Amino acid sequence: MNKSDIAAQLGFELHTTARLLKRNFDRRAKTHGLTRARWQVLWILNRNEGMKQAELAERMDVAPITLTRQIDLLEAEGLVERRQDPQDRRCFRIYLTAAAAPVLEILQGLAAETRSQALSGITAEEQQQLMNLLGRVHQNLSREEVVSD
Amino acid sequence: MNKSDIAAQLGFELHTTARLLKRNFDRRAKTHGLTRARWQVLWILNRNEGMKQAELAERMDVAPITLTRQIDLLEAEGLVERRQDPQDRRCFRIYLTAAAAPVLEILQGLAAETRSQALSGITAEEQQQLMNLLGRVHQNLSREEVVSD
DNA sequence: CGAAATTAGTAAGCATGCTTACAATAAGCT
DNA sequence: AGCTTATTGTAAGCATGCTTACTAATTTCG
Repeated sequence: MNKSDIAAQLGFELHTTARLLKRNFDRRAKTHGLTRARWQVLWILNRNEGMKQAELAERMDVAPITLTRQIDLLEAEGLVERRQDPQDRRCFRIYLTAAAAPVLEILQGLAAETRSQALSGITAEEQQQLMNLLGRVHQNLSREEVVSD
Repeated sequence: MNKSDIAAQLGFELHTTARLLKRNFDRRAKTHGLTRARWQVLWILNRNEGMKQAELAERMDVAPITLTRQIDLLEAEGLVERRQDPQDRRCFRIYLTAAAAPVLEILQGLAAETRSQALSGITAEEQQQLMNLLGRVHQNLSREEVVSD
């Protein structure tokens, strides 16, 4: 396998692994009516309450509309609430409700299970390495424009 | 940030990075009417013509129905064809058509662009490391059953 | 001040993954 | 042979991401 084949494989490997991780977690969380994507929203809000939707979307590197729907669903489930920003009537600030706390507890437990399966045999140092490498790829791809070269 | 937070971050980072890679490639490929997922099918077939759908799905670690739809689309675009297996009337074997070759050319070019952006500043050795770590996580998650501990 | 540009959130429609359920065929067992 | 089980492909319906286009509110600037 030549050098550019390895790199191409890398792309597919990244995808497959991400998908399997999501699937694993979602299977566990299904009975609780939650999914990985919604969990991420709760997780971020948990340490940054009162973020604007736009900020949250930026933080997650998702399109605003993608987040809109997650918030809709989480709000319908009574886990978060939108509050009008008094300074800027265009935007909402998102807060966790009291009902979110126990759910966060449960999700953290499920996440720990998935994690322990996924990272079995991978040392803390290697995890750091992986995090570092993914972070650099993420950075490289975060530039909005498509760079043709 | 404690140890389990790092691991949780790792999960999100994996997802975000995979998503950004897909988005980057898809933006480039859009004008050609193809996407990363379909490209993967062509890529695998290119070196394993005549696979059964079930084998292909297994290889990609996707649900059979997911692949069915990709094959439907690729067949509609005239890039692959289903041929009845003479030994087993239940299954098809998938072959690339002549039209697929130039498309593969183009896609490989686009993939090279995405790759060079994504892997900028990452050495060949680090790429190997990343591949290795992802492969191990992938392995850990490939077991079908949800392991609760 | 008032027109133009920007920003926040949403809607519609497509792509790709999943789960669950089903029909047709093959294989295995008594 | 005949019944049971497994395998192959498909269908329906949901979840999450994207792009493009829109409305409402704010900011910028002549």
